Amino acid sequence: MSERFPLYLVLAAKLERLVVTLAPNSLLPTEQQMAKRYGVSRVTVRSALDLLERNGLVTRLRGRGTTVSPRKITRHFSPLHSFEKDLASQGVAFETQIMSYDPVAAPSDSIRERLCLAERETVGCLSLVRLVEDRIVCHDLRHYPPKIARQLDPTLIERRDASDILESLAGAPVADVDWESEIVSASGDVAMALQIAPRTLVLANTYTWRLENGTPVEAGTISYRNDRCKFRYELRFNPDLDGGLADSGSGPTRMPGKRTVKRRERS
Amino acid sequence: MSERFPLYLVLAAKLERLVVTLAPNSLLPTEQQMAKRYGVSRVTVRSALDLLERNGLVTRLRGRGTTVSPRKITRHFSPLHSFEKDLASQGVAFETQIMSYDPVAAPSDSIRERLCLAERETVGCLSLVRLVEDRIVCHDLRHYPPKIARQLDPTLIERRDASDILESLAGAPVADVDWESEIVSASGDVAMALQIAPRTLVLANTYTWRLENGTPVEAGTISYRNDRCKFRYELRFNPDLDGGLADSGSGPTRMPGKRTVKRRERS
DNA sequence: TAGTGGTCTAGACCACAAA
DNA sequence: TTGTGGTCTAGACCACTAT
Repeated sequence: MSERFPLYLVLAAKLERLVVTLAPNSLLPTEQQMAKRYGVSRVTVRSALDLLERNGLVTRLRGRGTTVSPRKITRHFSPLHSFEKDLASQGVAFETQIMSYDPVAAPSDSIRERLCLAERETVGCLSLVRLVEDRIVCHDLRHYPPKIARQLDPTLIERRDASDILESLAGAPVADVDWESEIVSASGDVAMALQIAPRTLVLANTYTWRLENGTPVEAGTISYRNDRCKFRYELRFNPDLDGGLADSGSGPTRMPGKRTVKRRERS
Repeated sequence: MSERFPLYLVLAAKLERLVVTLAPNSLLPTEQQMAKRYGVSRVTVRSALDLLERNGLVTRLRGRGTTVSPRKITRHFSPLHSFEKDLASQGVAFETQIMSYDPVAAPSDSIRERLCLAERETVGCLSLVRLVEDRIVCHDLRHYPPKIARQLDPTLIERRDASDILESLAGAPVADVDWESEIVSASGDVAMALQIAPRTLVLANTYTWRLENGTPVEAGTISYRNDRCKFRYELRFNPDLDGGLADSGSGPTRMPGKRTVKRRERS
């Protein structure tokens, strides 16, 4: 039965059973030792560990070894909270590290549009990472319109809630948030900030904050490591309000009546 | 500059530039040919193609070769629509294939609780996949309380919107949806249904549908392939309503003042 | 300096799709 | 039957961590 499975999957299952019994940050045997112990090549061991690493079960570091990862943190996106308030409400300690701040950066077209800026205007560009138990979990790339950018002291953000600082600078409460979430391939910059390989999939949240009068005061993207974070979107809704699920209309797009099972795409 | 990058990443970038210029379903050179053409081993070619495959750019099939993938479909989760209505509104054709239906299955504890069932009651258990352009994009595992399970004709679901069928069986409109989204490792069953390797990360939506009087009429989990689907959650909200972003309180959890950059976790 | 994981190689066998 | 991608091996060199 289990003979039909590739070695690296069988090994991954064995290693997972081992890993879940160990304390976080425990050091696992070296890849060489595993290869010898399980009677497979080191490449096969690595294939198995790759899977566990992508799933956030183990952390590998060249020169040190492979360790059992701490549990993933959970990021609750609804009701919508800032990162700071979400983790604080769970009692999870975190740290913020500013990577760079450029008060007069040239904005991308997307940022310029979202901040409603003129052709030549610059933005404040803040790059930071959040760490839980000394492990990077997400990267923020935040952009501010010129008026706010000039006043901003980026080091404050390492110690205070970013939205609070923004509100004191803007002199009015943040009244509205546009917000959009997508799983994408990490760009080179984001991958470097998150210390993951380029093209790793991350969860990217793109947002714009506005004051009550509609003035945008911040726009940015927050990228989360899938191997260190879980995500929750909880919605409870009444379909009568927007006609979401109820009423059928003419039904879904009809398909030609192919009822036979298609060719398999994969073994 | 680019000499510092591993070969497989450089190659992945080259292949991506090639792939994006080709029509969907174009056949790429074989791994052997690429290895020869780019002067690397086949293992290195495979490392690069693994990345592109996980990102949904190429599809590989043993015996056939490597082809350029069609574009990802986009699943809009807010405002909340059924799969059928979401894709129909985008003009994207899809097909539904029932994999199995057991009208008297034993429910898991989670399902029994969500459907408010007694200890010994059974459920209707429906397993299906959705295909776009003959490619599986998601898998539904749906559970119905006994009264509805007895009446349900699963083959209808291949041709009609599932929520419409449910409403006609229940005799009342679906009035409320509990809904939760999470990125998880695919279990063996789900991986097999989606034709992906076990432990591949998928987006799993867990939901419960209820009538106006609170009676649950369906509970289940829908798992989406990350390499074939993009996802959108769009929210626009007023923080005054739930105190989400506004008002600071006592601030976030304070961290001990470590200001130095931590040891790198990865090169 | 010793030992780790990260990368890369050449070669092999297999299951599967297509002709 | 041919050729594909999927898996696996043994061996090598390198960059990095820890000592």
